[in-house]
Amino acid sequence: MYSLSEENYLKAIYHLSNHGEESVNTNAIAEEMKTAPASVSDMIRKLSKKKLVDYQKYHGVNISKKGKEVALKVIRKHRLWEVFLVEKLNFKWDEVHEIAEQLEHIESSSLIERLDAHLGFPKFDPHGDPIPNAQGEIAPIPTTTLSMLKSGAKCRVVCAKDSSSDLLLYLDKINVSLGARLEVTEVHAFDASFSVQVNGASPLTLSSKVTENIIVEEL
Amino acid sequence: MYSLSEENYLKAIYHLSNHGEESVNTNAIAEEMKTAPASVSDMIRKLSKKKLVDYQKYHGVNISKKGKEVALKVIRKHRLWEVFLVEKLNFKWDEVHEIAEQLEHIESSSLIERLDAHLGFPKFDPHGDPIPNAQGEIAPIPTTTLSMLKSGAKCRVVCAKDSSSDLLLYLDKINVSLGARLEVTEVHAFDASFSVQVNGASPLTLSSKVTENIIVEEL
DNA sequence: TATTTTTTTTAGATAAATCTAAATCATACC
DNA sequence: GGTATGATTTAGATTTATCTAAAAAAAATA
Repeated sequence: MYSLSEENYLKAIYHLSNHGEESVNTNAIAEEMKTAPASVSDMIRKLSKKKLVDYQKYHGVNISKKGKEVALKVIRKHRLWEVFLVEKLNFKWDEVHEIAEQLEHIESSSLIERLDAHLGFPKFDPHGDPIPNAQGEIAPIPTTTLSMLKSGAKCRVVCAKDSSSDLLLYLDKINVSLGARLEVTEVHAFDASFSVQVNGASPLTLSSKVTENIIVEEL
Repeated sequence: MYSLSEENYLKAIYHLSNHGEESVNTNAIAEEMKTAPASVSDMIRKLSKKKLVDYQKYHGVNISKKGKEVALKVIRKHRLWEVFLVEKLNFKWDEVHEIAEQLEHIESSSLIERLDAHLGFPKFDPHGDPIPNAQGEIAPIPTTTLSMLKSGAKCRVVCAKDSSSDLLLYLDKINVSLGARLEVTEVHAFDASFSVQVNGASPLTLSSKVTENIIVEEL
């Protein structure tokens, strides 16, 4: 239906526009896509002709309803494949992105719906990002950070704020995986650091920089 | 490494050349690829420059060792993905070809080796065709047909001769699946038809046309 | 063997996606 | 409000994979 390039541009525009809320400029797209701005102009004219974006020369692009649907379908496929790679093929979360970039362009709706079922209809990918459903509806990303919780609170780790790989790497190192259940055992007033316990293991201390960047779901 | 088009041409040439044994002419490739003969000439010149085929103008192409390796890698991926689609996602064997045509071009050796392991290192795809190993070695296709067996013999159904979909459809209809264990209960001399029993179920009668086109492995 | 037919290749175009360099537009600053 | 700066677009090429039509070579036939 749409070319690989068109899908990638729409995905980039969707992300850069903050889920379609804001308009995006040419240079930002060029940087994201690692292409020349001239190439972006060409492609945008093409996407505009196909009603996938709203566009007026020299005034940035807005992704259209139709364009958003295409982008969300691609994102759905990307994230479901990432779950597959991690859950079924035992890849680590930091090894799957490039492969998913290829798999996200495979066209077959029955494939993706069966894959979804095979994986048990997951709601989040291995990086904690929400997976759009078949209708392209995406769960609102929770906004509670660990730092907002009080001593004694229990929660589940959802994802890193701003999908920061650095934080995920650090969490890996200290054996806190996405989905892990935490209990806040103590909040230290003088530096806002937290003592937490993971599934009853020995307690960990987390700095405020860490707790402010972990998105959690309170339980 | 190689473009989608290059991989598809190599696959076509490999198949048409009877696994690289014979040389192939332009028109045959054009028909297989559903392109104009002129396009084939262009591509062959390109493949020749890359040493993937041996080629002399007006005298057909022979796939090279290097070309055969590329083709077998693609075929390995195609067949492993077919196994995945049937075994894990519950597709039927006649629904998977088009999807596998896309998946076979995903580039990641770790992906395909992990997929292989996940599937339990299958030796045959859902159509009964052998799966090349990671080194590109392919098991010789058995040549024993059901018609060669004697009354009382036991065997396992491997595939259809000439990968004829019609026969597979017929086998589906009468509930004989690939891998099924058969026992020849009687051979009728006057028309060479066979009475066979599948896993102890009620006996079936198969015409000589059928028995001559089912490849089996005698047990 | 000469001619006809078929196969294959070349020549010249086209479409998609990209590039560089040049031109144009918007805006930010004085 | 004019000009400099930066962003954006256009113009003109390039690469890949395709096409049609015409030319050339090989094969088949008379």
